Amino acid sequence: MRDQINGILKRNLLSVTESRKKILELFLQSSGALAHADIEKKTGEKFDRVTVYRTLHSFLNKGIIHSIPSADNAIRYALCKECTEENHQDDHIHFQCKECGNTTCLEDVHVPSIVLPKGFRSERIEMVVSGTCKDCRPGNMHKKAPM
Amino acid sequence: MRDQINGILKRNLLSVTESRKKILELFLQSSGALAHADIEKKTGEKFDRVTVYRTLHSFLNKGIIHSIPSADNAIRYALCKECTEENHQDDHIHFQCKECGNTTCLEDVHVPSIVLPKGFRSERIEMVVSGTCKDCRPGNMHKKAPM
DNA sequence: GTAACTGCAAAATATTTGCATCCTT
DNA sequence: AAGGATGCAAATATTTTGCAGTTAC
Repeated sequence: MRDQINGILKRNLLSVTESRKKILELFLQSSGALAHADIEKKTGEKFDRVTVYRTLHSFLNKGIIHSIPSADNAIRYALCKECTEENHQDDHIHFQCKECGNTTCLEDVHVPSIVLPKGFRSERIEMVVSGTCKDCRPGNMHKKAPM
Repeated sequence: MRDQINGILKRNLLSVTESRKKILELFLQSSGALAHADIEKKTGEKFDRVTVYRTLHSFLNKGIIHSIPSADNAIRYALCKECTEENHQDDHIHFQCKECGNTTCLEDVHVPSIVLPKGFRSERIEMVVSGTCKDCRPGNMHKKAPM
């Protein structure tokens, strides 16, 4: 894990600092996407709020994480598996559970191709499905709190 | 138009006030979705900022408009064609143009059905495509500014 | 007339910027 | 040593809340 974190940072020409290591670790450990507020909580407010903003921005610029749009004014971020600075390849679906609040990347479900009206050119597609996730399905005994 | 606006408000048990009429008129005239800031600009700041927030909230509650998620922290709203208070039927794709900034509902392009992993139950799907719209396509001479 | 809506003030929250200091390389 | 990153203070922006006055019905 330590090596993986250092690797990601160095590969992206970011200096290896406490806040970056810790926040990147959070993303690696987390099963789902994280909003700014989540990160503040999970670091125990160890870092200045501004540092968290700046860290997220630089991760976003480098393509280490991607943002997941939402209609609730709480943008969430998740690790990019195959993104680079030039090319965001987030061709997967995001799932937002209304029960536990978790947002996860469904890496295996690919965004279907669609036919746009004449004249439109598509560059990027975001698909966010909301509903109930497998851990919150009624009758599921493995229910667990959001991480 | 006047009749249509009154009709929508009365049907939804909202009293017919200046701000509601004006903001609803904006949506009816607008080719695309509107963010809070757009509405303030287009009304010439005629109404208090708080009134705009409250008007948007009540329209949203009544199902008169729906929100369009985005990754840029600027939630946009668009008229619902077939939504009711209980059932938001926004089964269409939203298109966000990177050139003119307009966000439009592609009413004719329906969200394709997808197969989720076992255990997931889908309630609502949001699909936002970004790229270049037909009016901003290179070589298109009918280019026009965002409304 | 009454309930609902608006505008103003202010609080609460979220985000950005400048700068001096500290840390990584 | 030099450049970049951090923390603090403060500016700016966004959203919510309370309340008194106004408007719709």
